[in-house]
Amino acid sequence: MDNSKMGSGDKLLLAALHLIAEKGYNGVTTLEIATAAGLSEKTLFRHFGTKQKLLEAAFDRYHYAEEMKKLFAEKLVWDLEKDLLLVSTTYHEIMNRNRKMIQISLKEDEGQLPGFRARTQKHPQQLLEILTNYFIEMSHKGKIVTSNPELQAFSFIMMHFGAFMNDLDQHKSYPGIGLTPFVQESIQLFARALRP
Amino acid sequence: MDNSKMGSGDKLLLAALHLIAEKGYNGVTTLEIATAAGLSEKTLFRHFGTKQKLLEAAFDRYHYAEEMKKLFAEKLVWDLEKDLLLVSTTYHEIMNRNRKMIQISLKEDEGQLPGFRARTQKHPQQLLEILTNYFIEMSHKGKIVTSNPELQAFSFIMMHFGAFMNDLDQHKSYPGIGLTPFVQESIQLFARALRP
DNA sequence: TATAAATGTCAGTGACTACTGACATTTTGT
DNA sequence: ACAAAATGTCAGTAGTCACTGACATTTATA
Repeated sequence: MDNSKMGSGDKLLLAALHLIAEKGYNGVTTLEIATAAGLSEKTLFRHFGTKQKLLEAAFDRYHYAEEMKKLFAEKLVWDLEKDLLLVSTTYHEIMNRNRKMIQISLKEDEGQLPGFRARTQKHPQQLLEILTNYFIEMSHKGKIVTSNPELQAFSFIMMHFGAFMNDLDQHKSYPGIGLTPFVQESIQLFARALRP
Repeated sequence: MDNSKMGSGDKLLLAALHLIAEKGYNGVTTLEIATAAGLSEKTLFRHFGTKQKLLEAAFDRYHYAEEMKKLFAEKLVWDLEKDLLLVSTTYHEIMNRNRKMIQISLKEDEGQLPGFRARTQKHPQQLLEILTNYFIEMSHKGKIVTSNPELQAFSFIMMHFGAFMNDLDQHKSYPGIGLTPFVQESIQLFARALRP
């Protein structure tokens, strides 16, 4: 979080990201963003031309787009509890890295951010495929019983998506429940539900 | 949805609700709202004075604040699958009734809507209590095994919260997965995980 | 039909805001 | 130390938007 040695462009992008995630695109002025970045408004426009292009640049710069598939192909060990832990933690890691992006795409409607939503939805979709196939494979190996692997994978993801959304921003509906014990519980639940 | 015989005030409130939920408070103009309601901008201001007060009035008018507790006290039959179905469907019903409200409180930051968020969070908190106590009671009756009832209740709710959020608006990350089969699956999962 | 209440029209005001140009100042690389 | 690049200052423009006042028109009601 040391801004001092960052380039002006990056300072502006970060400030824009934070402020827009917090107050929405229309809720922040270019002056606010520039001031938060410790720069003049003029510099903002010299770098990015328009407010729109600033947002787009921030998105391009700070959206983590690594492929999840490779990440799992090598790490799965075909032990249900270990693998579900890997999936959960990886999921929350990626979602947290993209936290600001997700906040923004939640607040703004599609018109203003072309292709924005498509990109924030890439990971969840990948994850569903991976987890579904994992359940099928585990079923073949006789390590779990599964009637509808896709729905079960979906349920698992929705659980963590819900928990992530609940954590997002300040508006926590359920204070006092930490993420780590929840992850543990979710895994135990599925382990028990799927045991042969 | 027949606007023709509604009073002007209600027409404006509904239009405001829809538009603000869609485009955010700062993304809609008072002229847009009035036009959508089939009325003049002047009428809007004559009724509500300011744009802020319009939003507040819309919130007061269309936020469903029934108590969940009574709703369940009478209906629970102490059969896990039946009761979980009741809980799920009731949850989705209430969330869907408050859909627009939830969309708005997601888009706007707390500063603009005092006490807004507190009210949208009332239901979820009530539900957690109810479900936790239900699990404890069911455990006493020997009908389920439960190690950590609050975390399990939380997990169940997060699952449905996630599914609801995923359904919200247009930005469905997982098309092709219906809500009803998901509800069924979620119940079966918990039934299997909690069976003695 | 007479009267009052609700709504419309229209022109306008003041505040805000994205964005620009001209010019001065600072920072950086060599 | 020098030139070039980056940044700041400041005044200003054009557009938008919440909100108002004066007056006309419609609608409801008795």
